[in-house]
Amino acid sequence: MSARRELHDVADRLHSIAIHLLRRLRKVDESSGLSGPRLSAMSVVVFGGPLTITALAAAEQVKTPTMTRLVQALEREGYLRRHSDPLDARVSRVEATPKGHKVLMDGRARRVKMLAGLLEELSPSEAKVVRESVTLLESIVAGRRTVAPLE
Amino acid sequence: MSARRELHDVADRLHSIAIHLLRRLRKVDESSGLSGPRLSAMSVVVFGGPLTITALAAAEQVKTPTMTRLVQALEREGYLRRHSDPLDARVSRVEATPKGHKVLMDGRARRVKMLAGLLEELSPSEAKVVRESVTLLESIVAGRRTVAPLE
DNA sequence: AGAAATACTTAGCAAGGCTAACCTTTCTGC
DNA sequence: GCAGAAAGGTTAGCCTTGCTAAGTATTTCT
Repeated sequence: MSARRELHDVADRLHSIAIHLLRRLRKVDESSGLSGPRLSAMSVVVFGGPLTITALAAAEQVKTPTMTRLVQALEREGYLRRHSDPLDARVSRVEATPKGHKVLMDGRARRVKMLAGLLEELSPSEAKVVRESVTLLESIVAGRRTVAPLE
Repeated sequence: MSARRELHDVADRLHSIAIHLLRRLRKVDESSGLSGPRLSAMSVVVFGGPLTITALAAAEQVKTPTMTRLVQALEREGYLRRHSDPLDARVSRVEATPKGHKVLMDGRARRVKMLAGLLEELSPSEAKVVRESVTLLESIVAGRRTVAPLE
């Protein structure tokens, strides 16, 4: 098999893995009581500190009206709260409440637990291979390298 | 770091990778002209042969009314067609048209190309590590290997 | 001071998820 | 062989989450 063809094959299978993985994760997320978009937004707020609606929308790759509504819902349910910026009355900063912090951590723990359960099926040497490749994948997927060809 | 802790760490990062990967894939899918749910349903129809609405709904893990609507839209746009079963007048079998087949294959090629583009950044030895781990991940994530890849 | 830019909200639309309720058709048990 | 249950689909109607367009309030720039 040519190197070119081999790459294509790996990409194909990686694609399949990602899809199956995400399906499983979605199922786990359901038990948190928060929808995907809400959980995801909460995650940014919890780990990204207090931030504005606009910044949050950008981080989540949605438009501001969408984020306004998400934040309103999450605020209504007590997962986060807002306080206006004393220096700029236009912006409102969003921050997680203890309840919001907890729901996110619990959900995250569930997801990680599920994945860890799957990884437990590997032998120590296999686990080592996966660990190494995770580092590599991390760098190319999350990294700021040039985005896809896609013409 | 304990083996237990290490496992947790890898799971956590794998989770993050899956999310980032999904986001990128969604972007690529947009250019096919079909939304995620429609593309996904098309994939099942193309690879799973003619099948009923109920079976399709089950494969896609949605309820039948949802699938009815998706199929109606896809039929309206010429990506698939239905013909009633001569043996059971209740069911209607769904099948991809050539146009539907093509749009799916093109979309699939785009996704794989995007992933392959990312993987190209790896050195040959790194690629080898990833390739090996893909095989491992595949076996633990996909579980039953009966269903077609790429749903 | 007045114009432009920024931060956010409101209003209204579409897609895609759901449940409940409804046909039709098929199967089952008597 | 027929009444009623079960199964396959559809329709109706609700909710969430995306979007754009348009509006308000505040800040910044000239």
